[in-house]
Amino acid sequence: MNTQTKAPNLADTIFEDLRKKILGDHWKAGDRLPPERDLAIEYETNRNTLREAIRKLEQSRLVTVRHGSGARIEDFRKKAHFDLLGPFLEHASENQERLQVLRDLLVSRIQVLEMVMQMAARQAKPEDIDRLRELTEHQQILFASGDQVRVARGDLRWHRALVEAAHSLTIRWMANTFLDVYRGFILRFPHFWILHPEYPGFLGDVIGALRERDPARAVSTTRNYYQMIDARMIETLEALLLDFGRETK
Amino acid sequence: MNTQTKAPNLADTIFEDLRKKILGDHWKAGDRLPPERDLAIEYETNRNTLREAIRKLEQSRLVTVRHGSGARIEDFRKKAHFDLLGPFLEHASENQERLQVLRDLLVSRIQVLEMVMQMAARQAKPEDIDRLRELTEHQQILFASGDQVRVARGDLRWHRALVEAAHSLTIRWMANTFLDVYRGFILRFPHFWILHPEYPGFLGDVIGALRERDPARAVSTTRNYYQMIDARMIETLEALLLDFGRETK
DNA sequence: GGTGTTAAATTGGTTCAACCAATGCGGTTG
DNA sequence: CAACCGCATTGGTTGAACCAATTTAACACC
Repeated sequence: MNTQTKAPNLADTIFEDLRKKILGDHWKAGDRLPPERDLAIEYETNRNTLREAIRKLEQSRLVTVRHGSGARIEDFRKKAHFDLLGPFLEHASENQERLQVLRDLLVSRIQVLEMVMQMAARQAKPEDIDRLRELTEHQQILFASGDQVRVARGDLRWHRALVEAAHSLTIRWMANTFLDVYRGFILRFPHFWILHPEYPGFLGDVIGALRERDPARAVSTTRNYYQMIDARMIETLEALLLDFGRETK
Repeated sequence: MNTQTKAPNLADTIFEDLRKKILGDHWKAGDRLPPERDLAIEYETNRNTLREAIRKLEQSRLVTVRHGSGARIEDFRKKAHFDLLGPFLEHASENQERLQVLRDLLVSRIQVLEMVMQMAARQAKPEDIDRLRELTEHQQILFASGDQVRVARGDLRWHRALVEAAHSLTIRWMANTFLDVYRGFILRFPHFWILHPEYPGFLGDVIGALRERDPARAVSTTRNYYQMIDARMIETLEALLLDFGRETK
């Protein structure tokens, strides 16, 4: 297994640090970023390297650069795109807001999952079903062993396979954003993943619905299961985040 | 009206040109991008400026850069995120694929719209409703005048207001991607916008459902209207794109 | 002939220094 | 007070040099 984690270069490091500051409300929307020359000194580098970082910020719609005037912080709460979700959840300064975003995210996740399920039920080829069944059996065995971390990682693979089965570029691109957030979450907090007793049965039901090309059943099964999971997830997160907030204040 | 279209700099221009080539399958996934030094010569500029463009490509997940080895084209059909939708629709080399993506996109649009509607019905404040009613009246008047272009632009504003009314950061970020594509489309082909006789009535019904905080009705009204619109849209696009494809081959 | 080693070439990463060009500020002038 | 002008600030572009990771090719060895 070759997990090639690319060594980050200076520009990337600076980009991530600036992004962290912006998402953490270190600056207000409309504030000016310090001049390139000053930032270069602050990060102990040169203007060219620093500018590469700024270009990335610009591409993420976190700043708007104007010749002669400078770079201004954008109101990412209004202007940003979905890709910022992961970084925002990581760097948000207020747990209250983080929790609200997580609530919304879980609702959206169900919607997107339903979309994927529906498409997969219509488009999946036999080999997609086989692949999913193989992963499902693997998950069921892992589940029985109780190894939460490995089940969580397997669940990620299962979802990737499901997205593939939908055979839709649009859906894959939409799902990629979710899967990235999901992946970051699982790699960071694998023990958060909820080992619900109905998980193995749920996977089996879904596979059944997909094999019979029954979109309605695939969708309703998914909705029911995830509404249950999400309720519990929110409960856990609420306790954790609000406690954490209280401690640090 | 201050529409400040920022003068694009060299790095942006190069970025867009390279992105166009990648999305247009000028290179295959896995191919190597020419070396920075060569590209700099090709674009008649220097390495530093060119590297800014490459950073943006990297941020869009279109290439992966490795020290000593070079930049490789990623398989954007698998790896990209939703934001690439607009650029891809613009630069895709195959109309068949473009049409398929548009079909999927319209399905997704309905799903996301339903999500927004549901949230707006639950979260909208009186001033949001007022704003929407004001825009609705404006649209109904414009519609009566038959000015397709202005109705299309107004529809964009209406949707923005709707997204605001949902008061959800997650939803806004998700919608922003769609609105960007929608905006690009409307600004480019305003005459494509479908002046359906039921449009004014639809807007009125939605406002009614929102005022009564009736998510179910808001959602079903939306679904019905857009399924109708989308069917016609696909019909038009099919004729246009396939004809166009035939002509150019 | 195949194989492991090593040196050279290739290619991205970083730095420096200078100058161009748009913007903004403040003072001057009418 | 308003319009104008010039200077200071700030991003945009350029060219050259050197560092560092990777790849390639040559070579020695078995």
